[in-house]
Amino acid sequence: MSAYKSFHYVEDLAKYVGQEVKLRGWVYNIRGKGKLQFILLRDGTGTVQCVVFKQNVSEEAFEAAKSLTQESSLEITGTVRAEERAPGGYEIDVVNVKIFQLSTDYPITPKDHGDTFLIEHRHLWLRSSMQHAIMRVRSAVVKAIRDFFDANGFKLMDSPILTPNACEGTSTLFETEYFDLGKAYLSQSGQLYAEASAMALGRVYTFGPVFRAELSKTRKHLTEFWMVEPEMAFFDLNDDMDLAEDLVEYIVQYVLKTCQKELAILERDTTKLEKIRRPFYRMSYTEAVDWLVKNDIPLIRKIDGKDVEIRPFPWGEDFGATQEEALMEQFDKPCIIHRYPTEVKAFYMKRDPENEKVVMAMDMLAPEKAGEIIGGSQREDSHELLLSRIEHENLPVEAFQWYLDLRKFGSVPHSGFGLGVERTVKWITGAKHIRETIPVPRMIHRIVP
RNA sequence: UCCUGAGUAGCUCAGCUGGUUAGAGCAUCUGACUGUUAAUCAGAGGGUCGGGGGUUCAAGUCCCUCCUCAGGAGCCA
Repeated sequence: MSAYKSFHYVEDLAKYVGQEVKLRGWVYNIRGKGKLQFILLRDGTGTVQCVVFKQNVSEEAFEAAKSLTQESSLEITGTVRAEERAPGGYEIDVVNVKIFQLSTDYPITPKDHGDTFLIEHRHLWLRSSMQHAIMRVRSAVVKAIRDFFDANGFKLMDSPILTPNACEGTSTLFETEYFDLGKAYLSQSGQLYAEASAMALGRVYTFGPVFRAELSKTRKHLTEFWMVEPEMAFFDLNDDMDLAEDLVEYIVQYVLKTCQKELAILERDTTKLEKIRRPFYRMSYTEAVDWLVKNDIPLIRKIDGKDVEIRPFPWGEDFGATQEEALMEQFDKPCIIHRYPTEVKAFYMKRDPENEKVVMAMDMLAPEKAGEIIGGSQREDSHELLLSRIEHENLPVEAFQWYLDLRKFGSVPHSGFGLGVERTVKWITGAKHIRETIPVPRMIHRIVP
């Protein structure tokens, strides 16, 4: 038998009641009681309390158990017993303890720690039960995304991470030298390449890390985050919004189905997640502005470092956190806002044929103050209009030549969107900060660990 | 980048209008305990009060400056 099949995992203990198992893991906590030692062992799949009675083990094994410290690595052999007093329902009656390594002065103790201390020890913080639970939900979210697209006729077509130009001229890019070809940039979106892929395979999605050198310092921003971006030939904006709703509903319901234990550890109110069923809410940007005006929500603008409130909210301004939160307070499900003013949106978005002032864009806002999780649009398919938008934004036309080609050789209506994985995980888990939703976060002012 | 706030033991913090030798809980170490759930009890060790400068008889405390960190804004997923 393979060596890795010769030991057992905590998540499988129910199958071994009354039998002897061998567990390998780390000490999550230890409590000594004279001739009795309680070892809380975690192995990545769960935690279980192991009871060491002095009379049941060798002198050597008991001394080993007494010497254990937090996060020491060990192998425990013992019998599985159903035990009401134990958290998790099972307990191990230990017959032997073998130490891999004794840990000394593990910095993250079972008591309170501050944010800065924990993020500095992110490589160890991942072992804590809440972080462990969030990471398992993240894994489930990613699986749900891939299952959804794979089951619905989509092909994975990953986009390059090193790119020669900005996808949207507005955001700031990380820059690097690219041999003797000048500057290259870390991609802030795979979308433009996904459009090329969609013209080849019909329905595609790209899934990977993207990079934004924005100077954003909030609990919703990372400089490196994961985005899934479906792109579909022959989909209009309505198809795009329908697909976005299907995807989000599927992700949330999948997590509810597979992560009950994790959501319980995170003390997440799952009744709120159970409500996430289609149809979601939708309103146009113009309807949203009407609502803001009716409810006296102003535009807040910084003038000379001071916040100035402008009312009524003027049509044409983009929404900020204040407006989005006010709008979302009335909803217990996500809401899609569509048809934004042309001026505030990216050059590649298609103009609404019925109203030149707006583009066929859509953002999905999640409830419970989670904010924007999806941004998407129907893409401009006219070569002429796209070229004029590129020129209007003062973007280098030659860099977009290949992109313009897509509108020369069989241009079709097409749409897509991007879903931020970490924002989605933050919403579903109720994590306080987005840095807790990715194993090792990259943020402005922090590159370590 | 801008605004606001915070740096005191390994960690979380208290320290009043400046005044003896800077405190507590947890963690660590030593000892006791056969049912602990962030165990308890007894004892011990542990400090450049973020750095530099200044005011004062006297500075953790007041002033200046620099550094670091956090929260928020704009922008975005």
